[in-house]
Amino acid sequence: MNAPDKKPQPRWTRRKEARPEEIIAAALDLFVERGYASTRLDDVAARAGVSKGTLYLYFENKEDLFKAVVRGNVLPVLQHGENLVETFSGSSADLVRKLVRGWWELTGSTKIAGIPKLVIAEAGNFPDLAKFYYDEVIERALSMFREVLQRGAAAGEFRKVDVDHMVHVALAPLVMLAVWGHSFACCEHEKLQPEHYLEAYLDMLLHSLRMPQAQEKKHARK
Amino acid sequence: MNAPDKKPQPRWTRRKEARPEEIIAAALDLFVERGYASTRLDDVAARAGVSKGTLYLYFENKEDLFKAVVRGNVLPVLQHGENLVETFSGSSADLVRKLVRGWWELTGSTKIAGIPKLVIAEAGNFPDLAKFYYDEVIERALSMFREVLQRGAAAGEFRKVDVDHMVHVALAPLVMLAVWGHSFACCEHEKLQPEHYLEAYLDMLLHSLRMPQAQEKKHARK
Amino acid sequence: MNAPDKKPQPRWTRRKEARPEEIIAAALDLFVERGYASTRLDDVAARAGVSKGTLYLYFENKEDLFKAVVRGNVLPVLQHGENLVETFSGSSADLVRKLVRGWWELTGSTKIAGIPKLVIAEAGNFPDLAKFYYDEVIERALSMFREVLQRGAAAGEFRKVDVDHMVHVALAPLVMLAVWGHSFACCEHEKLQPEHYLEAYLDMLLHSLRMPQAQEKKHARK
Amino acid sequence: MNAPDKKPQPRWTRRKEARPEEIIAAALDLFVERGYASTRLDDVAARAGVSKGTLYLYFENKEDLFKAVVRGNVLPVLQHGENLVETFSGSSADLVRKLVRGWWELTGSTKIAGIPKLVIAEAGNFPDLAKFYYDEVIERALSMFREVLQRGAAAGEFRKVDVDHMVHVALAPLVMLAVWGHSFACCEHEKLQPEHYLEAYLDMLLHSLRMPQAQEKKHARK
DNA sequence: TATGAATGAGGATTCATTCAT
DNA sequence: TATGAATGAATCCTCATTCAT
Repeated sequence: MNAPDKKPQPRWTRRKEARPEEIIAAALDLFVERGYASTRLDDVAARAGVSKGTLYLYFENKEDLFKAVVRGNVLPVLQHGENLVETFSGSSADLVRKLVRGWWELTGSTKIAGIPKLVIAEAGNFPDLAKFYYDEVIERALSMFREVLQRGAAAGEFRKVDVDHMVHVALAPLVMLAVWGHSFACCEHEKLQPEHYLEAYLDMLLHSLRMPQAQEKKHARK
Repeated sequence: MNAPDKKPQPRWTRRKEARPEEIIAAALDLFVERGYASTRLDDVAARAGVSKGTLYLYFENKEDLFKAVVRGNVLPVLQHGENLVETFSGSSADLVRKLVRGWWELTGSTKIAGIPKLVIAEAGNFPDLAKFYYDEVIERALSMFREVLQRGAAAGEFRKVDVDHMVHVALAPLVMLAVWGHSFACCEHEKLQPEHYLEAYLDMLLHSLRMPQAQEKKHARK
Repeated sequence: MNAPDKKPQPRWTRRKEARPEEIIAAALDLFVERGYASTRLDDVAARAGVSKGTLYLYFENKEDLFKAVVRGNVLPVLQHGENLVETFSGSSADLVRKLVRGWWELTGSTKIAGIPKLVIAEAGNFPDLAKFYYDEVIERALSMFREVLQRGAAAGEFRKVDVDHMVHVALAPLVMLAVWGHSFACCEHEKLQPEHYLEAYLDMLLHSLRMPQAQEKKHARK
Repeated sequence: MNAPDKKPQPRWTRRKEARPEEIIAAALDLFVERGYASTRLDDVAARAGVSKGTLYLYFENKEDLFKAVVRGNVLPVLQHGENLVETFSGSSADLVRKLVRGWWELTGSTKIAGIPKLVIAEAGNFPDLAKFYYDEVIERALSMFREVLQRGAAAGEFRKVDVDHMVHVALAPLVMLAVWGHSFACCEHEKLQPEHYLEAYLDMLLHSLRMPQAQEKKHARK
């Protein structure tokens, strides 16, 4: 239908394949800012620079867009961590430190950190989204951490613990840090400093895991 | 169709004093189940066994009811913990254990545990509610834990840590447990067992805090 | 349940026959202040110092109360004027002056002056009230003025005019003065001064009615 | 029941520019008929042939629509009169006659005549609308008449009067005529005949204003 | 593909009215 | 007679969704 010979040489073609990403980016902003229910598609369209009708060319409905926002911003995060775990050759404590600080830089300090709050808030209304997030994010993050714990234990660096439950406990402060930034951060009299929080977290976690008598053995650095 | 000889039975019976509590209880159920935006006042009224108009005899509007639900279910919880901290005479590790298990019994395992998720989810929409929750709940809980850490450190039982940040870290797994039960719990293949989770948590926390060389002194007096 | 023998001799019995008047007085205030639709019976009851239910002991419903307010405050006004017309023995111009000034003192400057606006505003919604007001107030007022005009013409003091239409015209400025005070009065930069307005009105009216060549003949004063 | 083969016929046809006017026209009808509070937006929409939601594309809310009705129907009226005053070259009495009859034809006899009643009725509830009407309509109308009286006095045709108050008095019968048609007109046994009313009005007004000894000078130049 | 005017179901809120006490 | 808690119909307004262009 579009005349194939129209526009002889557009200097740049309107990147129509970029549209969904632009919409998702706009929607991420607004969902994170206002929550699912309070975000109007009018505003999403306006921020994406398209008309409201255009949203429906790419997404079935609001719910579908919401899910795309979550799915689209969540998966890239994990790969990085999983690669690190697989290839890291230093001590397990260093691996933990590197994972945590990497997460903070890549995700925790960005607006993507708003997604856990979103998913938590809407888990009841969108069970399949929660399921997706659980399977694709939480499970994988837990597995990754589980592996790290086992790696440390196998090397005699970490003590033996109830790994299955400990990974939940160990991840909780990270999730809470992300959630905090989008809930109570603005209520604080003295702002929580994420870097110090993470130091305290690593301090607690590694103290807790280290073999009672052991000093952290410096492995051969990578 | 309506049985004509049915007992006319009064359209309402007067129970003025009980009403607000009944309404708040019904609203707690529904807000926890569905979230703020998805809860219809019609349903709250129906579950409370009153008419829609009756809600407005006791609450200004939906927001006011929401706040009453939070306020009414949250404050009683803390007093118990604060009393315990003040009067406990055993070791600080035991105090931590007692606090954590007490919290679980009184709150974590009840539907009141749904409130943190609610408040987190709606913090952006109701900043003053978030402020209230921060000031009246979070601050007090942090202070309580701060005191416990200092008590343990003063007694030589706990090592010195960055208390201000550590309390945040230390509370996070408890909050997450409550949140978990109202978000991802239903997605799990194998259910998280709260009791084991709490054991792992206490294990981690106390391992982390205990002086490296110290044995836990039983019944150290303050 | 209330002890029936309580209050052996009330020093004064609660004047229950005064109730309807108190309610009507309260309702007049509020209807005049806010209009019919915006007046809540809650407020009427509160101002009358009774409960909402009590209103329904004396009045069928809101409409009935409204009508009682109008009827109860409107009839006493006319009798005074009609008596004056019947018994006045001075010049017709003086009679006009006396009627107009009397009206202003007894009605125009009181809150009863709010009633014409009320009736006008609600005439469409309460046709039978409008009918009542037309029959009992407007018709009688027109007749009264008609009689004055005829009296003046019969005495050679006023010129002959289309009396039936002229009375409408002649009364309009008085009605408007009453209406003005409850509509645009509060918008004015410089307040309309009713006394001057009435002087101008009488000036116009009497100039217009006086026989072209005639000086106002001073009749025998009463 | 719905003919299955009926032409699907578009749910709406696009007429963006016409819509606001159509809605305002429908709203004028209903507001004049029933008053502000008794007019349901459902009905306005139905009469305008649009859906309820469409109203909100063009007007913020009911109040905004109400104001648009008043503003949109009232301003054009005045311009005509002001032009006439500025350009008329006949006697001032003729100018008055022309103004009054022009007003009747253009406004008084149309449904726009319902607006004064509306504004009067709702002045208390919408003070800023009353202010607008006072500033944009009443003030201008008073100024216009003031100028006419001064024009006549300057030409020796009208006697000197308290102009500021007289203009209020002089306009009152016209306003009342408009109000009458939307309040008591339907209660009358014998209908008031506007043309005769206006004759009586002009008769009274001009008799009152004319210099006692003066004949009306035909075509006196200003 | 893209638009944006139009839709209408859905829900919060109000308040006249009722009636057991 | 008097109360006031309870009712529920009525209505404004929102916003996700549709579809002719």
